Formats: sequence, C-alpha cells, structure tokens
Amino acid sequence: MAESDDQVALPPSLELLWGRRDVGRRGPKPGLDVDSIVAAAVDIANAEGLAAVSMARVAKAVGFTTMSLYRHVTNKDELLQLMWNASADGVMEFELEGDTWRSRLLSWAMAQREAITRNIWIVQMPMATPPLAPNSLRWMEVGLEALDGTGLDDGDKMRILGLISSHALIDARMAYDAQQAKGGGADQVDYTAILREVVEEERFPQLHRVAWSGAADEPEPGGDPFAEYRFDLEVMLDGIETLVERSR
Amino acid sequence: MAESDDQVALPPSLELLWGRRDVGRRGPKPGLDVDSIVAAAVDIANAEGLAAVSMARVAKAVGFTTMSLYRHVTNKDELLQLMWNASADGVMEFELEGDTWRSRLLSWAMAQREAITRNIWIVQMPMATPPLAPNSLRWMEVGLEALDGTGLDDGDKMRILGLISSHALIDARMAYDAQQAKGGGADQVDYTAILREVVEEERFPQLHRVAWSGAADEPEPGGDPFAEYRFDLEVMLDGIETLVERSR
DNA sequence: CAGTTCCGTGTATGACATACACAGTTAACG
DNA sequence: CGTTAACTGTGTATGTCATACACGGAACTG
Repeated sequence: MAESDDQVALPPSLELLWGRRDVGRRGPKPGLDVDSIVAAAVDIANAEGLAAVSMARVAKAVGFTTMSLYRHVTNKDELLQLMWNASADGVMEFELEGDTWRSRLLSWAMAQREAITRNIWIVQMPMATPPLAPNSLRWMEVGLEALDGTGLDDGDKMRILGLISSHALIDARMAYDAQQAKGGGADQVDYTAILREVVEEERFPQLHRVAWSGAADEPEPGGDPFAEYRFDLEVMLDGIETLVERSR
Repeated sequence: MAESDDQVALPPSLELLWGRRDVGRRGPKPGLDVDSIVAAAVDIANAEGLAAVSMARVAKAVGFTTMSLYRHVTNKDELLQLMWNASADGVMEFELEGDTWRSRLLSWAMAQREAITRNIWIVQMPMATPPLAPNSLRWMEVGLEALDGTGLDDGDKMRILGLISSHALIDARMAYDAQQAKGGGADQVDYTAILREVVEEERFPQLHRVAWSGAADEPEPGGDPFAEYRFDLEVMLDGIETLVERSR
C-alpha cells in the first residue's frame, strides 16, 4: 500500500478549496480576496436565505462590482461550494461524546443536523452533498473515529456515515419547507386538516384512519424541533447495531 | 371520531391538484388545458432535465405563447407540483410483494427509488417533498398497507414511510450528482483518487486508511445501480424490525 | 524598458418568470 | 335580445440573473 508520487489533477473547484490554485504574482495588488467574498455571501445567506445570494448582491456587500468576483471564483457554483465548506467549520470545535460507538455516533449525527440548522440555507443548495473539502472531510474523519471499535469494515463505515449525513440534510430540508409553507400567511392549513379534507374512506382507508386518529398531527409548538430526526436516528442506529452484532 | 362537515380551504395548488378549482364557464373555449401543459413539461424534463423546463419552452411545446400558461397554472411552482404528482402515477400499477411486512416494505421502498429513477429530474425539484396530491397519497396508502400486522402505531408508521421515501429521494439525488460530475469530461477524477490526493496521514489518519484500503472505491460499472440504496435499506429495515419487536 | 500578466470596471447579452393591457369570444343576466 | 361580465390568448414590457468581453491601469519579469 504505497502512496503514489503522481499528483492527481483535482477538479478546479477542489484546487481552490484546498488552497492549491496557483495565484499569479503580476498585476495590481488585489483589493478583493476569495475569503471576503465567501464571508459576505454566507452573511447574506444567513440573513436572507440562499436565494438572496446573487453575484451582484455579494459584490455590493464587499464594495466591488459584480464582474470583479469572477477574478476570484470561477462561477457561482464554485462560490456555493466555498460557502458550504465555510459553513462546516463547526467541526473544529466539535468533540464526540460518550463511551460507546452508539452514543458517539449519535452525538455526531446530532451535530450534523445542528450545523445545518445554524446555516439553514444549505438546504437550498442545488447539489446534494458538500464538496470534498477540508471541513466536510474532517466531519467524515470524526465520524470514522466514532465508529472505532465496531469491527465494521471501512466500506460499511463510509456508507453508514453517508446514510446519516444525507438524512440530516433531507430532514432539515423537509423541516425548512414545512416552516416556509407555514410562514405563507394566516390561511395556511396543516397536514392533518388537509388529509381530512381529501382522503375519502373508500379510496384511502388507511390514510383516513390515520387522519382521524390524530397520528399525523404535527408536533406542538415548543417541543423538540428535532423529534422527527431523533426517531429516524433511533431506527438507523438500531439497524447499525444489528450490523455491528452480525460482524462480530 | 366524526368527520366534520366543514370544508377546509385547501391551499390553491392543492385545489388544482385535487380537481377542486372552479373553472369558469364564460369566455372563449380554451384551446389549452392544464393536463396538456403538464404532459409537455414532463416530456421536456424527461428528455433534457428539469432545468430545460421553462415556461417559454413548455408554451412552445404545446403551441401557445408563454403567458397563456398562466391562465391555467398560477405560477411555475404550481406547475412543478403538478409535474411531480403526474410522475408518481406508477402507483396505479404497483403491488406490494411478499408475505411479511418486511418484504412488502422492501418492495415498496424499491418501487419508490425506481419511480424516481424513471423521472430522474425529480431530484432537481426545489422542494423536498411531493405535494399532498392523489398519487403521492396513494403511495402512502400502499406503504401503510405494507405495515399492516406490525403492531406499530400510526404515528410511527407514518414516520417510517417518511424516512424511507425521503431517503429514496436523497439517494437518487446523490447518485444523479455523481453521474453529472462524471459526465463533465474525460478529466474527471474519482472519489478515491481525490481522497488519496488530499488526505494526509497526519491530519486525516482514518480517511487516509480508508482511501488507501480501497474501501471508498466506487462500484464497478455494470453492477447493481442501487447497491448503496440497498445497503441503507437493510440498515433501516433492521432498525424497523427492532421497533416492531419492541412494540410487541 | 518593453512585454506580459492580472485586477477591477463598464457594457452588453441572453435567459428567465411574470405583470399588465388589449382584442376577441362566450356565457350570464335582466 | 342587447348589454355586461368573464374568460382566453397575445403582445409588450419589466426587473433580475449569470456571465462574456473589451478596456485601462497596476505590477512583475527578463
């Protein structure tokens, strides 16, 4: 298992994300840098959502004109990747909690979900995963540490981390959508009321029962905002536990 | 548990999706209808992806001008919801397979993933869930049937179906992104090669091991396109099995 | 010092979703 | 049955967006 000395050509965005993009030395001293651009973009996203992050808007925020941004980032997609990596910097402060792989993994999974909540605009990203950049790879590194001692092979470990992190994202995305729908106005109707309105007993006997049993009711305000995610995590952790037992 | 006689005001999109939007009777006979618009939009999406579905493009496909579409759908978001519902019509032919709740639920979960694959543009939808429209509610109805006999309460059943269907979507989304990245050109580099390039042993000991052990290698071409999804499903089904045992 | 590279600006382009006014068609109403 | 109202589709316009490209000036290189 020898490391190759050949340098692999990283995709352009990753070159930038790993600090490997050659920066020219001629020409005027830049008044603008990529870190300032990314920070401004993240601020706008935090304040107003990802849709508010246009190149013109970011440029204005850093005091330059729109087209100057393109001297520092190739395109908007690259800026989005940079933003995603920047927002994952909480990994630097994160520490696994617990004595068992299960409790450590749970703490990791909760941290994933909380990190997204702190930068909720991530749910609006056009891509499904963060770039293979320093911060997200550090999250994976820590996740692998959580799984030390399980006896699982590395491939399964990676798949498990992928399962959990993808679920954190989509759970946050669904919660965000639901909240946006609620924010639309006073005439919003909740899930159960809609079900009761549309599911006839003859055509949807199961859903009809569910609708009228109150089982689909949305959680009371003030409760655990992550209740749904915790349920899902328990299911997944139980399944992982089964996998761990089987590998022993 | 009496049904209320009060009609709840559905959100405007759902009124249309459930065929409850009042259609006026005065004025010229329409040359255009919402079904034609949706069908055209779905065709374009199937052929070229969701980004190709602009109002102008759809209008051209049905032989009308852009603004005429707005006589039939409120806005583009509504059209997207109509498309999502239309694409879920495979539920009409679907039948659960198996003698146990587990095998039935597995068949349901696979069908979810396959349905998305057939209309892969769904992964590019701006919203995280389909509308509460006839087809997606029918999928839920069938999913609840799969869980008959588990003894789970209705709330847990709904959460389980939500877990699986959301996972089908994000798994498809990640697979789509990966494929798009591959299609970018001959200079694309795979996941493992990137890991090997960027993860130094000192800083990322776990990922370094994983990268050089081959555990993160992408599946060979020609294998099961749903291998990752199946792994995830086994984990989730094992976890659900634990939940079922506990509820007995 | 001439040539090259690089930064930021200004201008332009094409694409997009959608507002709004107009003219003609059809139904409702008294 | 004539008038009014509702409705359809068109044409025009608007503002926003990402990004191409040319220009002038700053800074480096040989």
